[in-house]
Amino acid sequence: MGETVNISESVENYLETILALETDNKVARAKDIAERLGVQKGSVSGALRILKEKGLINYKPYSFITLTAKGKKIAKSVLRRHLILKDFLENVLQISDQKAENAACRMEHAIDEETLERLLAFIDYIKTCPRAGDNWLASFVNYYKTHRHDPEKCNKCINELTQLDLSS
Amino acid sequence: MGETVNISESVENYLETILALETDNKVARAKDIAERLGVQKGSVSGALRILKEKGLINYKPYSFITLTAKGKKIAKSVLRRHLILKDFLENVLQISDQKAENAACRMEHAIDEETLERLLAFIDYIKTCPRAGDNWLASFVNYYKTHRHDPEKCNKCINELTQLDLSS
DNA sequence: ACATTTTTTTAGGTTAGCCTAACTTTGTAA
DNA sequence: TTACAAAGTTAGGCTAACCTAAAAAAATGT
Repeated sequence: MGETVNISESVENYLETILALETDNKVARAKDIAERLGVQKGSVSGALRILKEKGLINYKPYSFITLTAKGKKIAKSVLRRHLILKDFLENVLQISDQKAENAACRMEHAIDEETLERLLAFIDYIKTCPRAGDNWLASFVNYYKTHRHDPEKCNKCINELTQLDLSS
Repeated sequence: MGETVNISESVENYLETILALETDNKVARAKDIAERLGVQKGSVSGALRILKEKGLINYKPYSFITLTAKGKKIAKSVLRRHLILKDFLENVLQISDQKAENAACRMEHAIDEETLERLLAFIDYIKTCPRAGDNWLASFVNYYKTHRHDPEKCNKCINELTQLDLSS
């Protein structure tokens, strides 16, 4: 079995940040990592030593930083969790962009694989099923904004629906 | 402003556990806390001292433990987050009981107030709107199990729906 | 080429949260 | 009541993650 590396939240954040910097700036520098993570540069040096020990980054002191294959795999997994969560928060729960971003940052470390995949399926389902799409979401938005709901209207609707074969 | 106490994940877990023990056993004992949290009893002693310093529990060495009003308020908030998340995982995403329980344990520390309330509204909406209820969920279950979906059927359905006033 | 600025590292310190092992207190049963 | 078991505390240690300040290396402008 591929030796698991014991990834802390902190390590996940470093890897995610390095991946983002590689993408944005071609190369990751300690200073930029410190800036994005909101930690001191001294802390970054320590963290880089550990990431290197864990085989997650290529790194020699005073040189630039790149992810190893192993590191990139983890970084991408974290990023994927982030993006899926953000998608759900923004496009299903209708949380604002910035708040969804922040919430995704916190939750990405706590969500497990199975939940994530199920969430992804859920989002896809809503997006590809017209019945659960725009119209349906607009109705949800009205619901949480007004805290009111008229089941009568739903019933009128559902009665029509039961005439059809809805198992899709 | 009511002085905020800086609540770590660990502290949240202690409070949540103490509340559960109060509920289950009338009273919380250090041994049971250790057992439920999977830590050593020595660790519990240290944690209890800190919880007391923070004004979250009533506690004298060698005596039983109760939550203060402040502690109970936080414990209940954590429990509420747990229950709402579990409800969503189990009844919307259809994750199994045990896995939903574990996932909720991890995520309850990461979710923010706004997201939680929105999630609650979402669950309520699904539960109280027949159109988004059982039938709809069954269709989602089929979707994630088969990874297939027939938008044609949806379209047939949505065409009927647009004849009605669906804003509910 | 050299001085200055920027970046990075090093060294030493703090805190939270856990551990173990040894000791103390409490409760119970003979 | 005394002696033992169970529960709780204390003391000392460890690690992860952060901090600051100062030293070292690299990059830059003239």
